[in-house]
Amino acid sequence: MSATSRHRGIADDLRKRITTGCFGPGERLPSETDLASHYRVSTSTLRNALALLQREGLVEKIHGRGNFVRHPLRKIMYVGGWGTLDPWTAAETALRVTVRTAAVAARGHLTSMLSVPPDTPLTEFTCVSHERDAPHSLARIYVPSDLALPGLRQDSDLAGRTLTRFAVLAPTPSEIRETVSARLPTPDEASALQIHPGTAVLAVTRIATDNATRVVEAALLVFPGDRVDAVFTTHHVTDERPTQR
Amino acid sequence: MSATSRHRGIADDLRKRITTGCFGPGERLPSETDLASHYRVSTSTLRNALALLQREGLVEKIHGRGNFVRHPLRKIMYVGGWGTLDPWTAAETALRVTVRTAAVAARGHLTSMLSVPPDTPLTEFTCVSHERDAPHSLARIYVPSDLALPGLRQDSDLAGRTLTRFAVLAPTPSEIRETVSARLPTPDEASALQIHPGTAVLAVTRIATDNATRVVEAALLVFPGDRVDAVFTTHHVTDERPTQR
DNA sequence: CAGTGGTCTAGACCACGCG
DNA sequence: GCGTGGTCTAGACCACTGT
Repeated sequence: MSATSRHRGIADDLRKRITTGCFGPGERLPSETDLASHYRVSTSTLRNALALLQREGLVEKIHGRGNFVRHPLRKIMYVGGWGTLDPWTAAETALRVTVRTAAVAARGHLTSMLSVPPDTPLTEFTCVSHERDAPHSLARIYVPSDLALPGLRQDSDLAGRTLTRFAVLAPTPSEIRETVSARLPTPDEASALQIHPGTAVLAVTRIATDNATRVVEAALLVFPGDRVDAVFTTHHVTDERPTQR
Repeated sequence: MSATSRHRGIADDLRKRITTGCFGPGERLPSETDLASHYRVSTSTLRNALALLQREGLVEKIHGRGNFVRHPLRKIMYVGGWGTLDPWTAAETALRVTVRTAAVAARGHLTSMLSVPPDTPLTEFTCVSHERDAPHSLARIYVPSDLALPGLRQDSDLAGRTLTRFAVLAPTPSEIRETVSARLPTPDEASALQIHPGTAVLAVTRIATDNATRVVEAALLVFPGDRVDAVFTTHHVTDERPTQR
């Protein structure tokens, strides 16, 4: 009766039971030993089945507590380019962004990203934004220190539209270049975003340059893939030709 | 001597041995039983270790043949917006894009994506692009049939810049809206892209509209996350304000 | 066919969360 | 302390790939 392997069949059954409301969102599933004996399989086989549902985002395992049906997730939008504030984001509430500021010296990747000589003084902003306890973004932003706004000082809390727009610079950039990639989180990112390794993250590297092609900001953004999409809107203005590096 | 758990320590050791060139790219690792006895662990523990390296993209398992060190991957760029042809892409060679054309009727998601009434005749383009046997994109593109170019007929092969640009329409759109998300592949996608489930994919939904806000193309693109990045370049033209839906 | 990875078992012991 | 998931073992058998 199983599809191809035992654990897949069990996963299919559990998935049906979850999606048909037999187990509601937030509810705890029976313990793995109970489920294993119910399906007449060993615990490892049952754990393989649960691993599938976990990767699908249907189930969340919490060590010492149990397996829980995940709440249906509302997707949040990261708006690319100049991030024109959309009503959706504006209406968003219950957001908290914690920012930590530090002075660092350009090293390694940072020098090439910012096109600055090594040891150039930079200001680093480390941001984690939460929405109701669940983190939904992790950002490290680097700005040449002479361009950093003095407004944002030490650790502080922000709210509102800053969640997806982290432009913290004085001169408006003329070009924004965003590189988006999908990958699995590093252990650090997984714990910071409170996601399990094995769930994909959306990584955005944003580099903003001013009119004189000076890099005024480099941002490394990481979002949990199951909660955040990135949106880019491009208009065809007459025959404007964006230059490629 | 292990970091936190046995299999992590083994993964660390193998990772070091791979990155230091002890095992070269494309080379086969010792069999799992051999490695298990070498590290004095059970096979399942060793398989857990290999699973870590697999998720990192360092190792590829092939059933019946062995575990192989993956070749370092050159990243390919998906260029957002109007995809200004960059020298990098132009110089790219050895590409093959297979296209399959079909006539379908708008249903479900398609009707809302294309903003057309149900059962509107659509032309579906299914594209798989390869680079030296390795697929690197999977695309399903939907165009209202009255807009589809008659140039592309039945199954055909293309090459060149079509790889990341699938614009197959007559009227030039005035707005392109691209939604990017990171997730794990569906079983279908995993087999089509020849990637293992558990490796992230970059999914791009691209909707192009003409001046009259008519949707002229909806594209569902899927890329293996370890091979493809998406790039979006935005310019600040005076005070152009892209509208958000 | 021999050798490989894939699945599964029936346990054992450890680490975590909570009362 | 108790129940939970996390890790691990020492096997067995199945499925795939090559010769």
